[in-house]
Amino acid sequence: MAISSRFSVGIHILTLIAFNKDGVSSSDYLAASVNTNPALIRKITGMLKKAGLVEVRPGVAGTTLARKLSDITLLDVYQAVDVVQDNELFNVHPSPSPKCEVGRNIQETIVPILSSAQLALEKVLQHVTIEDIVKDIHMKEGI
Amino acid sequence: MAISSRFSVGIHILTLIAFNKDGVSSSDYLAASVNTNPALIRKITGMLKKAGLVEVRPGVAGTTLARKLSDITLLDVYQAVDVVQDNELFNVHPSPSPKCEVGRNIQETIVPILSSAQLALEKVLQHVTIEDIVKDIHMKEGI
DNA sequence: AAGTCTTGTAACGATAATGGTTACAGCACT
DNA sequence: AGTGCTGTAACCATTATCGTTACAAGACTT
Repeated sequence: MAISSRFSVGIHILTLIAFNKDGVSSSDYLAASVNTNPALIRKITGMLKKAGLVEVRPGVAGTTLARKLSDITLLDVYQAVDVVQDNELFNVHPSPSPKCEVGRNIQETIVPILSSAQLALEKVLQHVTIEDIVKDIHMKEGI
Repeated sequence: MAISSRFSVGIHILTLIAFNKDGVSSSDYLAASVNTNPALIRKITGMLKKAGLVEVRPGVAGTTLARKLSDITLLDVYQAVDVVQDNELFNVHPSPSPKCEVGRNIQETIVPILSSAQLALEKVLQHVTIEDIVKDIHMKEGI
């Protein structure tokens, strides 16, 4: 199955907060741009907060960035929104037969390969920051 | 969510067929090593067949490899078992607001980044063949 | 030709995650 | 006190997975 859109929503939220740095980024405001429900936005900002990417406080309107734009990578967001639990992107079929040469070795053999594939993906995400996203949109808008 | 275990089962099946090249790899036989149901194995061998990786025929016991071990990459298996539909690993939140600078550009901005991350993952899978898996298990078994 | 074994598939259920929604408690500010 | 916001719990519809049963259809043996 595909990786949850929470990830893309998280990126959207952070980018929008950066654009709206002179305004108040309430969950209503963010939800309007993402085109979803404010409660869903609050769930995700809650995750971003737990990961130390943003600051939000109960009762106080608006979410703000907790770090510089250039210090938030897409990998940070990816991990913050729990898009892959236990950090295991690949689901390996459990308990193969120990009586079989292949069965008793297959997991140990493929897990490192799958991990390195996952790592390759994460490395790409690690090298893109929210600042890059913001700059790209600036360019597209001709700002 | 995690990537379906169909992928790891597919690898297991192909590896086991290679090991069992003097025997008959029926769905019962394969299911015993994978530790699952024969019907599930037949579903997956059906997918592998459609992708041209194996040969199976109704009524005839056993699945055989359609290519050399060194000509089957993990990417072939990954794509064969439809683990990611539409080839879109990342699910991007649909229909952001076109009224917002961020909303109307975010998709166009992040989709290429997510694609390149996906591509990095696939590249790793492309460089490992079933032959590599077989050799590794031979080594582990001291053969 | 009958019988047996196998594959191919349809159908169903249990489980889990997602995305959306409602509702409301609790906090902060006016 | 009143208003507005966040944090969260609860619930639902939808979807995919994995497992399982059941059976039709093909292939081979005797």
